[in-house]
Amino acid sequence: MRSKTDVELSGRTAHAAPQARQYRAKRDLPQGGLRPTEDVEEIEITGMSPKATFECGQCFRWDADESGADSCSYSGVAFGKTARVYERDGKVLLEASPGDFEAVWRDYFDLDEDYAAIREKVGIDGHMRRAAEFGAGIRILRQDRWEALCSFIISQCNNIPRIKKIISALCANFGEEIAAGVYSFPSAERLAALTEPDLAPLRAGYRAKYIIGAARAFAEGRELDTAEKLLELEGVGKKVASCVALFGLHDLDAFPIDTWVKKALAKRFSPDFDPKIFSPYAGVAQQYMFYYERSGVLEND
DNA sequence: AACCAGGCGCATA
DNA sequence: TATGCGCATGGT
Repeated sequence: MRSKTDVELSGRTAHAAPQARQYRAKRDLPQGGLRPTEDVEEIEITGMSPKATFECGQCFRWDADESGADSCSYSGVAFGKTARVYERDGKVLLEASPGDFEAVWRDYFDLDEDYAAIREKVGIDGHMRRAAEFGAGIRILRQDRWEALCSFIISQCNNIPRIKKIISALCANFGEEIAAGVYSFPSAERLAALTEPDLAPLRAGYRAKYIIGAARAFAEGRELDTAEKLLELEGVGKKVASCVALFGLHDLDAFPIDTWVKKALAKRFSPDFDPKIFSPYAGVAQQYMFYYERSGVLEND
């Protein structure tokens, strides 16, 4: 079975194998900035599309950079670190502080998983093969458990631009400034010390109560390492719990059913279709379905 | 200007 | 088990 330990900054479960050499350090940029922390290293990563990975709805803290209309460059924050991922000369490059790759990003981007093999397994019919092909560059990010829980509580009955806006305000108000104008995701402990009115500036509506409640449960050390346990939190139902399982616990078999996936299931599969057919990668299949359905390339209705 | 968004909790049948 | 409603807010 899967490890229940948190993914945090260190030990990955060692299915590390052959394709572990998907990356290589390239260079350091010239220093001369004001701070030594402006040194960065560039690392090539393969089998990953920034657009697909950051826009398939699994995360809310990566944004396309302005520069050059379609430069396909994203900047984001995770585990208190910043990075930029972009394409150049047909390669995907990760730009981050030296040391952060091994400490954070290698694990975060799930670089040891063989997604080509997973796509093969979930391509059970024409539609799924097309969906998997369309989302081929998606990697399921190993996100922080608390961040995933809090983020998907906010996501309920909300649209993605506003979800990002609320989370951004949450970080700016209660996170730590880790770089100029860049904030970490606030810890559960920090939010646990707040009360509902403190969250008013976020404009999170009825979700504020759920955020505080979840923060307190998490900070108190309640066991929240399965979807079943997460379900006991107020404001966490099946959908949010399975999103947290998939993105925060890296349970690749969790299958969140939202409006888009519900639509896909109704329109493109037989009434008695059981997503368990995708096991143990139902969650990855779900992401392909979601990203494909939401993309707009499926004209028909 | 309605309609609805990666829902949930609760009431009712 | 299944459906319906209110909930806060604002994007499209």
